[in-house]
Amino acid sequence: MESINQSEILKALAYPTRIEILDILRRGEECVCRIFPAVKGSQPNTSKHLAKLMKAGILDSRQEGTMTFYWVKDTRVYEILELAQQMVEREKRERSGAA
Amino acid sequence: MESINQSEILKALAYPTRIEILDILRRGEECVCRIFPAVKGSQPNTSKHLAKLMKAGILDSRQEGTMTFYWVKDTRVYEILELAQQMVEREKRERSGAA
DNA sequence: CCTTAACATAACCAGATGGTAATGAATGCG
DNA sequence: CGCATTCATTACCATCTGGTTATGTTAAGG
Repeated sequence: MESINQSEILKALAYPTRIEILDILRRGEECVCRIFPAVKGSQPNTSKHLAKLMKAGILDSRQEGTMTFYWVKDTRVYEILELAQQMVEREKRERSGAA
Repeated sequence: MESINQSEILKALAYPTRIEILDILRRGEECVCRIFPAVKGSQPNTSKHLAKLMKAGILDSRQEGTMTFYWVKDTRVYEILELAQQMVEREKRERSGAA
């Protein structure tokens, strides 16, 4: 019954592999058997990352036979990632330009 | 010269005390001597959080006498926090409602 | 049934993170 | 100058995090 807060969600997003996972899930649901090769990680490690994204309420999942399919429950995560990317690019411009 | 990336920015945001700091800075710059009592933290600890936000390119600072003033360099952080908050509220509704 | 496939979980470890207490450095003031 | 103020930094410690390897667990197939 422990509910989620702002920082839990951001913590879940704040890791390169998990951002990669979310990029893979942009087009829709995917099974673990296709996710972990795509992120070049081990199966157990990828499962742990998926579990973290689940606990943060970012993903949902369903079973189909022996496979588990995951998908993004709230597409606002992509807006967050987009804003973070814009901030990175702003930083880049700032470093090369003035200041 | 190490440039910042998406996950570094999100990591910097993903902690309650630092979110509090950003809330305090919504109205504009503030000195450390006013920030650390406001977040009910120690001075050294608050300085470390401020340093982390600086390294992520989220804050900027200036000296004035013995005081250091910090402010938010890129207001997109507030959009990110707002989206995260919306996700929290969505989760809450989902838990009390269906599912 | 027994095996295989797909996935989750546990056990373990190295490194990162956040806290405190102590110290250093810069500025302002009597 | 001597001292206080403001802040950053260091040293140290407990906890969290992410990785691997090993081990369940569940469903399908022969």
